[in-house]
Amino acid sequence: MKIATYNVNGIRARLERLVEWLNETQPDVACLQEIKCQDDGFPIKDIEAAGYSAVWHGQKGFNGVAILSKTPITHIRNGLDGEPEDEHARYIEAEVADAAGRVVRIGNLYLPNGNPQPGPKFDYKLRWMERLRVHAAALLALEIPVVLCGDYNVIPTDADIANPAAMADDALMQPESRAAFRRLCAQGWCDALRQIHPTGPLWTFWDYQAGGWQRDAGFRIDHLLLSPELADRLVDAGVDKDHRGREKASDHAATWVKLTI
DNA sequence: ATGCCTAAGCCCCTTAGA
Repeated sequence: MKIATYNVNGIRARLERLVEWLNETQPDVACLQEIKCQDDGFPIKDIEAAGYSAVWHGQKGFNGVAILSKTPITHIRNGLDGEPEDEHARYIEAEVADAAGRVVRIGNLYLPNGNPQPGPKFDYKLRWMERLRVHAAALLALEIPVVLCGDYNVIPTDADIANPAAMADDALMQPESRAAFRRLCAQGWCDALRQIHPTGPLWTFWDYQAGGWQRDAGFRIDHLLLSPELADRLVDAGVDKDHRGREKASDHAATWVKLTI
């Protein structure tokens, strides 16, 4: 079973590339972030034509998340608890079944960027991470197979960025952001990409600006965390880097895991 | 110290991204 996470940076602007990626890489489940469309603007017809069912949680102009699945999908929830006035569409959760009929819970998140820091946007990021920590603990307590994946907007260590000095003041690699991510992982989640590729460059994002892609000056912010019930089923993980170099590509690359049935 | 690009809405400039 292959599960992928992909910040598409605008699903309407990216539709042709997205369908092409689905056809070429055939994920069983695809978690999308930054769909940047309202619920009634989600291109469900094109997604279904590509062979997927979907649940989505959108908003006008920015943010927005969706989960695509080759098999029927059950919507569980939108959003995280703890801040009712927060209207950002950044979290969606669903259940799918693997080929053996076993249920897998999928949590798909688009964590706030947090720039500039310090400031209210960074405060919001840290509050959101705390809300995520609380929900993630509840998911672990279920003792079921869970993938908690998405655009975390956290560069976990200096090994996860080509040029740490250039981003030293960025919200993505502040000590508070990293500590919150470590605290989450320490609950018992497995960082699947680093489990399979413990060392070396492993980028999932290359900035459009300053020739980031051409210089391979990227970083790793898209993560797939596995609950213990899934961690021992992890057989492979990777990044679909090739698609990042194509015309009209997102600034992120899709990141995926393969799990045994 | 700043802009570098890109997408989308408020649509030819601004906001947001990372």
